[in-house]
Amino acid sequence: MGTKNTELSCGNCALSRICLPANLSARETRILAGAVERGRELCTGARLIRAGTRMDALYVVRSGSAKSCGVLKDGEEYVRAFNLPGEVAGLEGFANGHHTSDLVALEPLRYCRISIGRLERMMETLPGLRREMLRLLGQSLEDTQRMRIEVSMVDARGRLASFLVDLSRRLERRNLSPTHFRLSMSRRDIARHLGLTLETVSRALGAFRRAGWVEVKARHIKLLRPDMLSGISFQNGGSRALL
Amino acid sequence: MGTKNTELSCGNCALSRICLPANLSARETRILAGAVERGRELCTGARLIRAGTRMDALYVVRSGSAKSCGVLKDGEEYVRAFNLPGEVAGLEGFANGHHTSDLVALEPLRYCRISIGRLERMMETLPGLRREMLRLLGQSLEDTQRMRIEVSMVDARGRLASFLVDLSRRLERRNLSPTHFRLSMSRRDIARHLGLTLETVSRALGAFRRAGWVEVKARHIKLLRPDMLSGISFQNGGSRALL
DNA sequence: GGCCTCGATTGATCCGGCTCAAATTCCAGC
DNA sequence: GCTGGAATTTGAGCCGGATCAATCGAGGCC
Repeated sequence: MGTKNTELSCGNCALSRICLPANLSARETRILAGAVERGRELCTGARLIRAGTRMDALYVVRSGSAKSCGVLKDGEEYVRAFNLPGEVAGLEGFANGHHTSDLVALEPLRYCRISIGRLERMMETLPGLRREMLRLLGQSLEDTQRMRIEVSMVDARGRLASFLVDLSRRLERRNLSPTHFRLSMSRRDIARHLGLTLETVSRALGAFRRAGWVEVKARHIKLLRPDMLSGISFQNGGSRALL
Repeated sequence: MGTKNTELSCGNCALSRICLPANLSARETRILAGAVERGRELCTGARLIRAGTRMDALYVVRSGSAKSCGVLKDGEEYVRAFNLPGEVAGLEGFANGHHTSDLVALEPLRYCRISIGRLERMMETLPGLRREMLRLLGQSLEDTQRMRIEVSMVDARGRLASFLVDLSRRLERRNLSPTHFRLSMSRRDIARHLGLTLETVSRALGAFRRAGWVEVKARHIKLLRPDMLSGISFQNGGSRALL
């Protein structure tokens, strides 16, 4: 075997356990992989998706991270989600075939692209892919609904704790340290995502630091007491958590 | 033609322009109709879906209305959505095959039921149905994401205005009066849905009344200045609206 | 290394919506 | 129509997070 086939394909991609092919058979993964185009590396701040444009493809983060965001009429920015490697972005475009948010690289970003046309054609013959697309959309819907409840019922610290715990878990699934990581997004982005101001995020983080639950050095975070954070978070232990 | 075929089927249902078959061909609608079971009438407070149970069907409201809701660990209730005739409930169950919220009748309710197994089998051969399911999930996701932004960026009045304007539009699509209607949900339900307290909802409604924008008599609402409500709402005119 | 700019922290004050409490209205059942 | 209980409205006071403002720190560039 020469050097020819060391190219990344879904089958031998390190993310395959996390990414779209996670629940597909080897055969379906192979077929899907044939429709996946790998994009060149984008630099920080680049826009991979632009709100208002036709949704002609699904994008998956391959390395780096991104935020799905936009701007209100009055100029205020909002952040719908952060995307880590293996996460699919832009699903809400299925609503009417147009994107409603930008997708912006938070650090140098590599990505995969799957044309919607080819995806729909593959769904005709691949039942596993059909099921996976429904699962993916259902999961996004569930996550967003849960988040909506959280924003309206949980206080600033609880929301920041949830955010850190959720991020920690997602990093862990990617074989990165769940307790020692670097935030690729600014305090401002975190605030916009959680429905807070950056000052409040900073203060909450300060409170966690003073409590000895985290170590904070700029964007470098060390979780010293993830159990305590879980305890006040929504997704997990806290008294306001979903049953 | 005897009385035999006056039975409701999707093809001759008054809701067909709004409901799942809205974008299906006549042929696909006919096939889908064959898989639709019509449930008997449920009375107010009945639970059509129970959180934690297996998702074995999709439910569509045929008449009446429902709320999708649940209870947090500490006993607080939350309300994810209200469902009007023609609206599909329980889509988030696609995430892992289990429901995560209850669906409770707000008034006497009739509904249709479509088994997930049959739906998946039909999706194999009906491309329009495949596309429609993706559209439906995408739309739910978009709506929920928008709502999440709204809860975190818009004040109480703005949120209540959005709620009224949205309800008004949904009623209008059903050929009901967009300006004169009865709320099937309590102030408490509205509050839980908008992330407010019932007192705040009541006060905001009072403010609209004093401003001459609405007439309120218990649950009967008359919108006198829907334009003004739109003006401060999120979905539409307000300065904080999405572009 | 040193400067410069942007991001983050910290402080002081203010306000919208929550909480607790009471009065009022609505509606179901006689 | 009357009545009891629940839903709604209204009021008073408080508090968490927003706002405004100043300082501090970090990373990029020369």
